[in-house]
Amino acid sequence: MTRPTIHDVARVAGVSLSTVDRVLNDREGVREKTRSRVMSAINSLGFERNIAAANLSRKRRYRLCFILPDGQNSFMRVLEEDVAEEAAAALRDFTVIETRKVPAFDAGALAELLRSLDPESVDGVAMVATDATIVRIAVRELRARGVAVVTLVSDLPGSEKQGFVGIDNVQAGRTAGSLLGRFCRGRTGRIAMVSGSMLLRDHAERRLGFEQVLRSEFPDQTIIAPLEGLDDKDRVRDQLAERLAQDPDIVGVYSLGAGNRGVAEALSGLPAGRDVSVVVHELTRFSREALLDGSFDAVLHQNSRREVQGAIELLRRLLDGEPQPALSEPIRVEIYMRDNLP
Amino acid sequence: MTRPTIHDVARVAGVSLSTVDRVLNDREGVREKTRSRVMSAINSLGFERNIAAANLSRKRRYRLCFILPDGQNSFMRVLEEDVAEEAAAALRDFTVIETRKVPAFDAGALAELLRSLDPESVDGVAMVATDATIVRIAVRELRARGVAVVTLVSDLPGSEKQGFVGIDNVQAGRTAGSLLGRFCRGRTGRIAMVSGSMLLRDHAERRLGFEQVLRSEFPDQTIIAPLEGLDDKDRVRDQLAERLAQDPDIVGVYSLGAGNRGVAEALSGLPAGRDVSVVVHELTRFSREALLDGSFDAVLHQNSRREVQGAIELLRRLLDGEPQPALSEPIRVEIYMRDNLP
DNA sequence: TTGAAAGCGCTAACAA
DNA sequence: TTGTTAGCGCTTTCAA
Repeated sequence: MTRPTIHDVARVAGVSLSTVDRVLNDREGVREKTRSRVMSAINSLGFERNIAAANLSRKRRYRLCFILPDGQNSFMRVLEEDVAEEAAAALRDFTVIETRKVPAFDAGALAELLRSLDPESVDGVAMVATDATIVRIAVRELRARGVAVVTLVSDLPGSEKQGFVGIDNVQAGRTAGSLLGRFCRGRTGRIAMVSGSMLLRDHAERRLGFEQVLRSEFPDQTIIAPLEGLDDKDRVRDQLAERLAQDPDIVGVYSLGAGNRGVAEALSGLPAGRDVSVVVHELTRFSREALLDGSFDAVLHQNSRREVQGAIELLRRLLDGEPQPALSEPIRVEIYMRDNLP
Repeated sequence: MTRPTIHDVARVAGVSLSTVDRVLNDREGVREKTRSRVMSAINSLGFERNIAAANLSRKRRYRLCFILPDGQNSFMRVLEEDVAEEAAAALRDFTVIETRKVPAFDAGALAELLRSLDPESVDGVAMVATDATIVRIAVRELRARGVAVVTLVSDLPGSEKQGFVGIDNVQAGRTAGSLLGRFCRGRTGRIAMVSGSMLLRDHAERRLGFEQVLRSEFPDQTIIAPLEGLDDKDRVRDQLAERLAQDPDIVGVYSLGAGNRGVAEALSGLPAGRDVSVVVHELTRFSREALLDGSFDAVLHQNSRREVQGAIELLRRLLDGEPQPALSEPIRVEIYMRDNLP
């Protein structure tokens, strides 16, 4: 009933504790014969090392740096809070987390920050990436200096990052299409899309998925060219309100970036009889209220808390030397409606 | 940068390690004056005890027992697998998990099993409850013997269980109503409900939530009296097929229990032009396929793996002496459609 | 009412 | 190439 320890392994193999330790940690200087003796002792006893004891002994500390975009985007501010809370919790696991902010969508600033990172004080980095070559280069240099790097929420394909923690945005767009298509069934007309900017990778991917599904599954609906609201509430409101007024056949709206307030305001100006189904992204205080009062029909969400936890987990496992760590469970595209709000 | 330890606390308070330990663990035999001296040292240093080290030292072991219903219900069989897998993982945290099965819906058998549990060999119990007074009494007795008890998936309100890990089934029903109502908009008609048995608490709650939403938000739709398929595929198929044939106005089906195969088979017999929207419960290999091929429109799901993890976490915290531990995150009613399948 | 010392399972010098 | 020994932060005898 009591688990075997390295003492047991050492006894059975007829060697000392240090030799067992060497074998366990793949250290140099063990004869092949000895190693196999130890290995068979391990197997026959079913030994599994006690990680807590190992960490206690080794006084391992993980120093992580989270890099987030600055600015008003409320999803990012929630993410920042999540990082702060998880940082407090992570302290108990000997993990120290520092948060740095860079101007949003400023690849130069991000690259510069990455370049300034000192491996003497940082073991691993989790970053919300801005998609640019200069950032890829900075990532490569950082890796060369021995720092682990993963991307968070927004990926950097083609870089030397060792992992990505976030949702599949094409899938998110497809899900939005699937929902909105069904919601608008029986009311053939036009569907409006509101994006931040098609220059953003995430937004482009969501649009792609959305159009795929709508075209193939709900061909009766017409998609109109996306409005680019630059994630700015007022711009989104003005553009969408104008479009809704011009085009009485719009029966559905998919907002795939920030600017939910603008969407809600534009809709609130509609005449009483007009019925428009709405799907947006990110569950916040605001979108939650909008679900409850019926302004929005569904909200697609990514669990930013779990994303932060995932990034921490991934970095720790990279630093522990695991070659290709993967998240135990992927981050999912969650669907919220008024009635399954958490 | 390095965390304070009990050594630091002892030094600052001018006492020995054992005294600090006594204060930390609320043990007898410390003068009030000494205790307060230690407390202020703890506070001024911001000391937080290293739980891993404490557990290592005390060689704590948690012996848990999971009680699940026996039988063919595929959700329960998945749950059983999850328990087995988490049990293997929990071993590393000094947690030994034993699984016991009792005949489904047999309150007497469950109560008897609870009564047979020996506090000498079990510290905590997680059970899928059957709702009956005899079970409540057995729970009280078990608690009196010093065993921690939580309910899993199916709750036992009014008992002395110390927690519940599962979804809110009224909320699940409401969510189904909200989805199906929207899916069927523009096709006013009748909505059929398929349940296992209205004697089951979970099913009754789901029905309640479903009807609430449909009546208040989609009053044009008529709900027909629920079919009781007893979670049996063939029964479900026959009953539903007959109903669909009789009533060409049925535009939506909500299946709130097991028997998804029966639902799919009944639907597959429908003439080509007929369009029925379908919402069911529990994501399995089968319901997944049905989403992909379009037979089902949405599947409501509870993450049984996380439920098991939650129950383990809750029990451990109860055994650690936390008075009212709560799950860090509630178990959610998840919505899956073809495009956000994990 | 307090303290000293041994030890939990593992790692990391240092010696041999 | 292998072994000895002193901790990591905390708990737990046993003595004082």
